[in-house]
Amino acid sequence: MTAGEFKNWQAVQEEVRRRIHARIWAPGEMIPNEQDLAEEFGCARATVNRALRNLSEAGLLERRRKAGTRVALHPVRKATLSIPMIRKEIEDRGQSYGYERLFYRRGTPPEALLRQLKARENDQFVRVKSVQTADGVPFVFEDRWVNLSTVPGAAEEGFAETSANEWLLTHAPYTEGDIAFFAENASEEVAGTLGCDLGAAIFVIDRVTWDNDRSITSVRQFFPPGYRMQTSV
Amino acid sequence: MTAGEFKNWQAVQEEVRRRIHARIWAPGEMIPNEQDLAEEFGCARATVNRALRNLSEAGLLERRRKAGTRVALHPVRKATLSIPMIRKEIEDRGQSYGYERLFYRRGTPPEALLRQLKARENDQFVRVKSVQTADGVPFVFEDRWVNLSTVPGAAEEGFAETSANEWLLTHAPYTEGDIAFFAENASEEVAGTLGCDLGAAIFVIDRVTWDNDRSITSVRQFFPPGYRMQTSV
DNA sequence: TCTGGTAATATGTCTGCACATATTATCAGA
DNA sequence: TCTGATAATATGTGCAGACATATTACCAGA
Repeated sequence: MTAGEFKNWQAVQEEVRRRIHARIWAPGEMIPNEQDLAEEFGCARATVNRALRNLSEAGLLERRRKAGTRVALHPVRKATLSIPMIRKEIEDRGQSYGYERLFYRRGTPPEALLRQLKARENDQFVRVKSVQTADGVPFVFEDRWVNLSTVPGAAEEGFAETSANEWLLTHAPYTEGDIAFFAENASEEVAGTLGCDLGAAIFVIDRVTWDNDRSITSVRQFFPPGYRMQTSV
Repeated sequence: MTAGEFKNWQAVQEEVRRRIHARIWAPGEMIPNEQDLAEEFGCARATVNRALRNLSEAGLLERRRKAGTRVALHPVRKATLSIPMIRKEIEDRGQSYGYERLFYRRGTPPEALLRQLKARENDQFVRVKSVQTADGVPFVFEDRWVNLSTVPGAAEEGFAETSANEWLLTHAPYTEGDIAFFAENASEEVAGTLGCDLGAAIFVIDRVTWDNDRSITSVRQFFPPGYRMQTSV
């Protein structure tokens, strides 16, 4: 079982994974160094490095220079969830997509939001509320503030026909973003727009994006009862 | 601006990122091949490869053999959210951690869950309900099924003193997992355990893990109103 | 015009080597 | 015994070259 030849990094990775899983290398334990592993596997050290680096990124190993590589004690599994473009998500399901702008007005966000956005003195904002539908059924209601000072083109766009998310994605690339998920009882506005009962449990996503230190947009999205956000690790 | 020397892959990555951001390479557009970029940047092709591969993993680029590399049209940003060990999360905040087992009994999960778990004929299960607290305040209520056939040690463990999540993490490594987030109105049991109003919007996480094709556990975690799960991209 | 084989090409990855860098262990000197 | 300089060491990364592999473009033959 030691004689096996592991010529590519995927094979090495699988073998290491197998050993961790089979408790040959237990959690918290050091594993041999790259040089030794390379010799055992009959490949170059760079190949072992590639495999171990990948496993380290996946959270299965912990590596430190000089200290060596050890099996993660608490494998912090990272679930990657993609923030989809709603239209694409709906159309991929073979449903018809609809968009309606419900509200559009310039104004100033509340104090707390301004602070969260790290907004500047003369930043101009516009508030857009909209609903996107799948086969005519409300899929998401969103309440958004767009920073016109960062994205001047947004003023002419108006988001009457196209969702702000879609327009911004291709016109205002962001460098950083914060996301939060939580649950909230449906307000009258939310219940009315989504067509659900007042007080129903609503899945909410808050998202703020920046272009370096300039805020682009802040959006709160409300999903109808029953909506599940899924992913796998 | 072309003369700059980019000697390491991070520098190359930043430069590519800058060009994408500055629309020098627009979304959907092809970028030069690795060889040309290597020459322009004055480094080896492997270095450019490392940078582009990383950006591709981050979702900013799309690469295909022979076809080349293009700027992603819909940058599917991937937020990585770590599934924390509750105790660690609470203790990191400097709060005192508490655990209480509320229910423990062998039994058979409902039909739907059995199917989701891909359970086998003679699989034995135990159901564990528990609450974990921070400074005495309920932090999460969980309702869990553990497959004793996959994790025999769980029968002796009993989870009377230690949370199942913590014990399983170090005793039953999993290879795959499904996760779902959603909102639900608090049932009587949930409201009673978490000390919130009946019908309050509760943030819920469903998680199922497998060791290859053998299911390990299925858990539903209920968080008190106001709980926010945060991440950034 | 259609079809299948072939050449061209860009990315994917391995090798062997070298040096960089972070971190630990060690040891001399106060 | 404590402290700071130094050596040792494991990972991090760069380079040049080579071959592998997927995919596209192209062209000959039916």
